[in-house]
Amino acid sequence: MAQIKIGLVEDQLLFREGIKAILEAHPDMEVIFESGDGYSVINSLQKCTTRPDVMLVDLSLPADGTKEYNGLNLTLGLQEHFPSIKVLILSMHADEYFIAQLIEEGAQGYLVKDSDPQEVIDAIWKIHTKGSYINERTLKAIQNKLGNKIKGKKLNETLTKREIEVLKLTCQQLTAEEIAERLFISVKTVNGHRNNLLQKTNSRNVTGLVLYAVKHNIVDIL
Amino acid sequence: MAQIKIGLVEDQLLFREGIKAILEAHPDMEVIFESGDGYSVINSLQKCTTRPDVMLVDLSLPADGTKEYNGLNLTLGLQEHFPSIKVLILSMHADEYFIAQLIEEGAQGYLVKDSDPQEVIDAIWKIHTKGSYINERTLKAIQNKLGNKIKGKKLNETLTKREIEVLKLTCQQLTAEEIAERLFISVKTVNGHRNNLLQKTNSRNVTGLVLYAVKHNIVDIL
DNA sequence: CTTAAAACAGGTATTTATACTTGATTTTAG
DNA sequence: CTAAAATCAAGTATAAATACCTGTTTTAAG
Repeated sequence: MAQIKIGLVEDQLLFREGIKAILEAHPDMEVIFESGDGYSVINSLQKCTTRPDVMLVDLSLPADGTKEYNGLNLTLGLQEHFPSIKVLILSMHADEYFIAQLIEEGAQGYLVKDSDPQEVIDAIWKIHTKGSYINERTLKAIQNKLGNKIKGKKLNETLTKREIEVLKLTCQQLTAEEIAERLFISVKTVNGHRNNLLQKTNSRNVTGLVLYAVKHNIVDIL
Repeated sequence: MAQIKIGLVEDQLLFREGIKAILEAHPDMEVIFESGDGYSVINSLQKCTTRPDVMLVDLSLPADGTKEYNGLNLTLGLQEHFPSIKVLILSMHADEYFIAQLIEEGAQGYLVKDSDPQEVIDAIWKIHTKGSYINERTLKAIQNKLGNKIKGKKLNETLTKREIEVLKLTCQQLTAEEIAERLFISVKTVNGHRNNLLQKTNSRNVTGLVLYAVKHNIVDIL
């Protein structure tokens, strides 16, 4: 069989180069595409003559000012423009919410960043030959989500635009009053959104909201 | 000159293996020691016959239940037990506070994880031959800290044990009252500590505290 | 096009966090 | 070993966040 052509989308250069070194040690794998951000990927790929078979995508890609562009968005975009490219998500955490959603949105696999290098090789191989790679963790996450849907528990509801706005501003240490001014709504409304956020994220107070935002890459730390 | 013997302390296996692959591509570098946590390093090294010349240490190492053991602690321990080993810190963020403190505590260099692989190679080489590696970012951090000391602005005061305890419990979404119960002190005292935390971290509210804790690896996300 | 559901906006009462002080105890430096 | 400084503890008054509820607008499905 021919070499597997691999694309890497990962902002941490050192990490990206590291994976590249690991992959290229295998004679049947070749890294033919690299990017440090998500938003330029689709465009760049359209200009390429040869396209990757498998894309390794970091879930927590940095956002540029105007557009959110994390691994989830990129997965959607790739699915739309290049449905033949398989996507393997790499993530910092085993985030059940995102795992299930990513698979739903078209990713073919999910791995945490502290996986064994051999597991990455295996995953790429299986995705390329069998079309997908699901490990126990991923399976569990999907089952959990399905389970909750059936139970109607809605453990991981999706946040609305407004809620995300409020959450982001909250993470900038603004008070409800200040957020109200910025969004031209009443303080009471802001608190309403915050209450919904608390419920949806299963948090007790702003602390939980901030941690949620950090975990889900809704805000950038630093 | 003989090969440079390198030790790696990094919890993310994939990242560790990646760096290893990059380093071992250089004929004059050899990885002779690896660890996924901080607390076992000193012990393991004492049993080794050959010890690394340079140790690459991840700043944000996971804590085991009883003891904190991040890159800072490990640097101190290495400095004490094996003063001849040079320490190069790898960190997620360019954290000015920690950069300065780490250099103070005995680290010979500091790099962010999105550095160019060549910079890591250079840094290791310079640390081994010249004894230290300071890039612009690190220098700036040190200057800032010194500058602030002179100005008396105390931008980055060190937190006390009690304050860190309160901060950690705060990050677990406990209210001041609950923290008071756990620590067997008054709610008023807890709030006192929180106020000191707000000042020392230049935060406006708990949001700032949580973000500070995340940035400084005082709490683990996930 | 209508209708149900979701999202948004706003309100009141209560709980919790923050600002600002003060005194006791423990550390640190000379 | 003492003096100064840092830390810990606690108090009052005020500002902000949270719990719970209601009506309006926007979206999506039939």
